[in-house]
Amino acid sequence: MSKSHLTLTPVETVACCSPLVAAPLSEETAERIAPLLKAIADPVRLRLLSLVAAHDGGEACVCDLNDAFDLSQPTISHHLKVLHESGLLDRSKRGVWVYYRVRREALSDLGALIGGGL
Amino acid sequence: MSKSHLTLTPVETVACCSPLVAAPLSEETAERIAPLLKAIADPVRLRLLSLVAAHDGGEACVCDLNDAFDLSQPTISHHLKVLHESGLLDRSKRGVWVYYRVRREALSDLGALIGGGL
DNA sequence: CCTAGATATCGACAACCATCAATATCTAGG
DNA sequence: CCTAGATATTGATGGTTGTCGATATCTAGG
Repeated sequence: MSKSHLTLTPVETVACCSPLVAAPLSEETAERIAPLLKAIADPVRLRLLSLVAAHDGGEACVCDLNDAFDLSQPTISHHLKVLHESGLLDRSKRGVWVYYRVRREALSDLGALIGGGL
Repeated sequence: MSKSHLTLTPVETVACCSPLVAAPLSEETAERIAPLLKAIADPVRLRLLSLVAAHDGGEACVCDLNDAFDLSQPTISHHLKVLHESGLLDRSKRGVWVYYRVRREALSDLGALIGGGL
């Protein structure tokens, strides 16, 4: 399933973990989860995530997203790249336009890891 | 209840928000939530949180926590301060020792914000 | 009081990061 | 092909952050 059998991606790690408060996290696990949290620990990327998720059909074109911010196009492109490479956004190109879509399972797994076992 | 009636702390913001994917986040809301996520977006702080939560009685002494890491005492103290000031850890001093306790409600609200509305 | 031990603060430094302007790379239409 | 528009990449810059050593502050016991 996964590319490697020896190392888990951040998203894979999150999917298989018990909640943060249930048992002490190993150093390796913590180091694999942190990048995922870093990815969403930015106001612009938070808004990008919620904009994409709330958009019609669950996906949004970069051109729409650019207009929603008072930031340069390269900056938005950079943030989208971070979210995509962390596994939180899927990317699909159609013609000249690029559409992003939230990987809801990854997000909900991450939420469960943080808030689970309340 | 809260110190100010005009501004919400990050923790208060999280407690009253609909999930990330449900509706577009306002700029102000995003900027209040991001610091909370930054606070947990670090491997050491993630392990601190889970160590404290999993400890007997739900609280842990700094002296125990120091021993769990290969880091200097000031560094651990710094991370604990970040977690405490962000509202994720409660702090209580008893004699010479300082005990930290996870604010579970804050954590579960944060988890719901991220993963809610799956 | 004085000392020893626990925790916090300070100052410095290197690594990282958000942002921009400039530029490159695509793709569809003409 | 050539052009126009959409998105990505690059390089530079200022600001933030994780870490440490040194030091300060507290507190209990002697």
